[in-house]
Amino acid sequence: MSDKEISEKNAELMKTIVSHCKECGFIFQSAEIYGGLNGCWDYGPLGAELKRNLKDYWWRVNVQERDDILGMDGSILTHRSVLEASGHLGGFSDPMCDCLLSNARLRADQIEPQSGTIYWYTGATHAESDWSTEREYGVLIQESQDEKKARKTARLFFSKFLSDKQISPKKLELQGERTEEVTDTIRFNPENGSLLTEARDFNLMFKTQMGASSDENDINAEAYLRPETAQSIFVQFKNVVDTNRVKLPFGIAQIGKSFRNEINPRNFTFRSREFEQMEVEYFCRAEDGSRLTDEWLELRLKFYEAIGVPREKLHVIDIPDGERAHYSSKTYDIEYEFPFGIQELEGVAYRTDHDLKAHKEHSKKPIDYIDQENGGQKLIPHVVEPSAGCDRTILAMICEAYDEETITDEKGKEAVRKVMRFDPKMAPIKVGVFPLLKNKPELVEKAREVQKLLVKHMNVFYDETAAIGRRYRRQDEIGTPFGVTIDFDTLGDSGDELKDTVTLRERDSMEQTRMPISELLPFLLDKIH
RNA sequence: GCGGGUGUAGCUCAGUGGUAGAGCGCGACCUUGCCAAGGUCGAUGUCGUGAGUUCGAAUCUCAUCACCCGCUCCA
Repeated sequence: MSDKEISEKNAELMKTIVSHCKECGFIFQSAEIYGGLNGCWDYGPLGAELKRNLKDYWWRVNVQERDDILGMDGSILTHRSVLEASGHLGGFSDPMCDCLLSNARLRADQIEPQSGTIYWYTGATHAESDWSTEREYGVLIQESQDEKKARKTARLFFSKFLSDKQISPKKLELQGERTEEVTDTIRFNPENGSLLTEARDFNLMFKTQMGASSDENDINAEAYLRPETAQSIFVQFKNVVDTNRVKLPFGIAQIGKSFRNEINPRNFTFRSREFEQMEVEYFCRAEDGSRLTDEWLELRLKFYEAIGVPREKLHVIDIPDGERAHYSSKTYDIEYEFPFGIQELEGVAYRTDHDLKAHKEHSKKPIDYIDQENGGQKLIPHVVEPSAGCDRTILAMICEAYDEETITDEKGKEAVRKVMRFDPKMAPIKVGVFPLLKNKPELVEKAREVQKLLVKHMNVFYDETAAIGRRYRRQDEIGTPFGVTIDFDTLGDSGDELKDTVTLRERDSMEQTRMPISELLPFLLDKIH
């Protein structure tokens, strides 16, 4: 297959997965009945279970099963000063401008100052079709360049507004030409001399006003939706240390939402302006930072394996000097092979002491760690940050789980079986319980008993409609790993040997085994943990 | 942000100016003794939204929203 065919096939696969997610109730578009909200998605009943399972497992592995990591849950609304200290306010909201001709977006502060002659125009006309447009436009011509270039560029610009695209830009009459000498201007694109739009600040963060009667211009009423969860942890670092008798190295973990306004939503839930992060800030001594970063990378790779994202679909990128965030001296990206490309799931970044230092300086509060092991010396710990995208991981799990299998029955008829091969730990529903027939009250009653036995320990789905085969397939489509069928043997119709046993059907192999009801719970609990 | 494409039932789609359709799915009943069985009946649509042209618009025009693809951006 050519690259193009593979990419088309993957695009088809992605469409199918998106449809399947909607059809089964994993993921819906936000505000769909009002036409949808750009890049926002809601988790439906099954998606909510899946996400909960992922977050619970992450929390269990990274917080509850470790005695060196504590959890917290910070507020989403964030104090202005926190973001000043972290550098999110100010430093990163670079003014940008767009080239009026090519639409290229440039950082205003990175434009090389130029000198030369500006050719200004007030509009253009096309006599034959009685078309005209009026707008101010200019082209910068440097000394070595021909003034013809100014007219050519201007015609090209005005031709963008032609309704009849057949008309050649050369046929346009330029209006109101005048010239102006300038030195060191940054209002023109160095690439093509075209006028740029005014420099505009780009809103990297969602901003809101605190207080019902807030004044829009009152800086103290400003609050921001956090652009990353990490800052909540750094800001509360001292409180956690003071109240928990912790010793280096130790971590603080958090799962929560973050918001980034500048994100251009793409690829289903992969890139959204609102997203959930699962991250640990693991504090340590400076000399251990680099080693711990490597150790965390390995731990995280094991985690993905445990939730059903295989190692061979993951790629680790060691981000080179110059491409890392300014605060980091070592960063690994963990990427997954999505149908739409290899894309990042998680970053494991060694953030040094950058963040705590910044908050210490900005808040002027002593947030140092007191090192009792070294005679009460004060120090600012370094930090290693494994930061995973929760929604991205969900999407990876869904893409990985989705499978279509061609099955040939006894009559030689082919059918496609859709299966979500979730790891049983992650599956939204763990087991389906079915009476073989619904019009036999004894079967229904026994099946309800089995349901009751299991329901306090796991998510059980009871279904008595349609033929048994169809019920199995319905569960396959949503990734339920096990099915339990209550039949006449369960009731003792074939003698005591089979009494109180059920058929246990496994999703991936479709194999069926006979199991006593009394063994069902321990068997399933073992599989789903 | 730019360019291209798409939008009709829960899903996949047909319908290109004249009564809103199919397959699958869904519900009820009958039948059914372990892998999408059969029968009968049934429900489901602001044709993405708004405006315009027209005697008449799902269909043509414009705007807008959303999604997909390619660029751009992603501290």
